[in-house]
Amino acid sequence: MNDEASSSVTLYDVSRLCKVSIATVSRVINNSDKVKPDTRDRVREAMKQLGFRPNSAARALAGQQTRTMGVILPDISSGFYAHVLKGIDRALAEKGFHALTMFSHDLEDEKALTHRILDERRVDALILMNLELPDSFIEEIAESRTPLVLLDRPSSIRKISSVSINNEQGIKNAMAYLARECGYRNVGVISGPPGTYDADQRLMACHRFARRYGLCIPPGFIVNGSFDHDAAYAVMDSWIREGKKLPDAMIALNDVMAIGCWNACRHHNISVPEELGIIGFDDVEYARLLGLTTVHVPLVEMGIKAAELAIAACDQVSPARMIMMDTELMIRSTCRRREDAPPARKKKEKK
Amino acid sequence: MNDEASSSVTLYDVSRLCKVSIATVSRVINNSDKVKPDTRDRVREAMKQLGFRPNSAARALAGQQTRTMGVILPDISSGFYAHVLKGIDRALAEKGFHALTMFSHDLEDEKALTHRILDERRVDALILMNLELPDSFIEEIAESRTPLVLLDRPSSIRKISSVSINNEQGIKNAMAYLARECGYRNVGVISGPPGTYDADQRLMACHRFARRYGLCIPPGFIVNGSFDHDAAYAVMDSWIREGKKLPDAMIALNDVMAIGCWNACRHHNISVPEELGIIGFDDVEYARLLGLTTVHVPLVEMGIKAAELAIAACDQVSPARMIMMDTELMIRSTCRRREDAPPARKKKEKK
DNA sequence: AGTAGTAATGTAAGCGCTTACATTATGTCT
DNA sequence: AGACATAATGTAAGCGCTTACATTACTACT
Repeated sequence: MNDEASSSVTLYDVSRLCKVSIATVSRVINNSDKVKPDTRDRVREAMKQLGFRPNSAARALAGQQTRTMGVILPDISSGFYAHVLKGIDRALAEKGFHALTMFSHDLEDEKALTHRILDERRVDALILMNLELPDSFIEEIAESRTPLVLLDRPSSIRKISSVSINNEQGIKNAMAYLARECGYRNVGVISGPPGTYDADQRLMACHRFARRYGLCIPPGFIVNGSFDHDAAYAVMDSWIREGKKLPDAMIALNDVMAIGCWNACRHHNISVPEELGIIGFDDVEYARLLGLTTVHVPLVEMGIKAAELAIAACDQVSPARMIMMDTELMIRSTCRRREDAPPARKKKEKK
Repeated sequence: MNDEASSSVTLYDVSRLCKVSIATVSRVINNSDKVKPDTRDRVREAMKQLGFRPNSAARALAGQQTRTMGVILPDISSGFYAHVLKGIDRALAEKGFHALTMFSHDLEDEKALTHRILDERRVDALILMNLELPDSFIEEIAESRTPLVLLDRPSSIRKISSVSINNEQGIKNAMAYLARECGYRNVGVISGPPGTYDADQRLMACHRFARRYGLCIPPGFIVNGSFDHDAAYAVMDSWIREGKKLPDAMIALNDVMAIGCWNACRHHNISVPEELGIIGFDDVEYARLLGLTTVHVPLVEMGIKAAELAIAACDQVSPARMIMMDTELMIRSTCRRREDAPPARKKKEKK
């Protein structure tokens, strides 16, 4: 295998070795068209012998496709995106595609990046994951010939596919669990920054399903965090200091804030889940380690779906699709049935 | 700006618009050579007007460089790699490069990926981060014309640059802290899988500096974890169950295992740091949230360095370099000065 | 055997750039 | 003003592929 060191072996070399035209070799590379099985094998053999690999730039130039997908993520270097990226990469690799990964610092940066990538024809499709991208921008680049897939941000634009989290379903399950299985009567909510897609959706769902399941959200116990640990800690801490009567449980709209709550409780010797139940959202890596009850978001699977949509979109023919991923409630140790609770309805206690 | 929608504007279009040859336009793109400032500006203007962006495939084909770096990471989709990747991307973006990111499932997969990327001439250089890559393989691909940068795995091969963690220094500081500031007398060690570069290095350093600082590692209290939470938990759990007399502190050779230890303690109501000190290594995202005392590894900076080395390596002339990154001790709340300890030497207690 | 019809292969024209080399414009010196 | 060096620009040959179209090799008929 691989006689020639690693200098460029070209189509032409292969064609000479087995005395066919470069067109034929090209055909067997793209294992398309009809090449006589006999010649095909001969060519394959020669390619192997010479260690031939098609030059990707030449293919891109001549064939108008790069077999590369652009992936633009916001600059939050967390495990969250790593998981999505892993899913994307896995699905791409399976189809012989690659991921050109970029992290954006801010919105302007992201826009510039996007335009550049698009104009330079570096990619066959683009996967964008940024909740804050304004519609106007999305519409603008939707004009481009390059197909787009939006992650965690459904779009109303027809041409654009998207993969997002079924926040409603996630909150619904969480609320149902808190009410029915744990017998909680009232829950506090720590939300994310208003205006963020996920935060707004989850918060709305909280209201809706709290009502549906007969949970009360006491006024004053619904606050906006900023999706980060310290803000949530501060809120919880101040409530405790002020001696407010806490609700039965807190639902934090992401795990980091849930842990912020929890840490504040720990600091004040409020025991979880005995005195206060805590439930998060996302199921980040360490949620399992800590035993945080939370709503699992299938990040890897979202990545896979996004990549599949992106690949499909390259055909131009397949219509855009909007996919919504269901979440899964991860019952761990930060919520527990209250002794004074009325008997659970329907489902039995799990685990 | 940007008259033509987004269909391909080529060099030729620009050249026609301002009545120069394509060579001249090419020259201003590469802002090299001497172009009369006057024409340069005219061409720039025309490019802007037409919304011209050079086609990356064509440039790669004609110019033999892709301005893309390959980045291959093992499949551990953790925040760890996300941070490194962020650093890489940041440094690349600054120089107008891109990252082609790939996750490998296993060793064979990684080898195949590497070869493919190299042969297809998709990248100008390759950044590899995988502790388990055998030397033979590294040597093999070192033959390739594509420069290589190894992350977290120093190489003895001359042509190859590397960026790695100064494990020695990290452990040294940790040990010094445990001995001098905390006054611990004996510490247990939970190591990683033997044979892994980082695990071996850190373990050796533990022995060396325990001795140097007069710490005792009691026999039986040095075990191999597998760098994961559950194994560390199990070890700690069994020690406690068996009623063994625990050392003053445990040093876990990464944070996940430190948390495993900690969780086992929590489960058995052993208070940290009062009854047992715990120190980790890595400073993963949640170490700060939890208050774990640990050794900070500058992941983003490692990524930046790696990217810089990779870019430098493209010049062919600049020699390979080996960089070692110093760590920083993050004193948080899982270690504390023992009451019965002898007075601290040298440094005063921090914070 | 001759001929149409199809399967297999070959020919050659790009894809949009870079760049060595050729050519022309500009300035400098006697 | 003419000769020459130098700066600025133009010309054209690729880079290694894909692919429409042309050509040739088969097969199966009458």
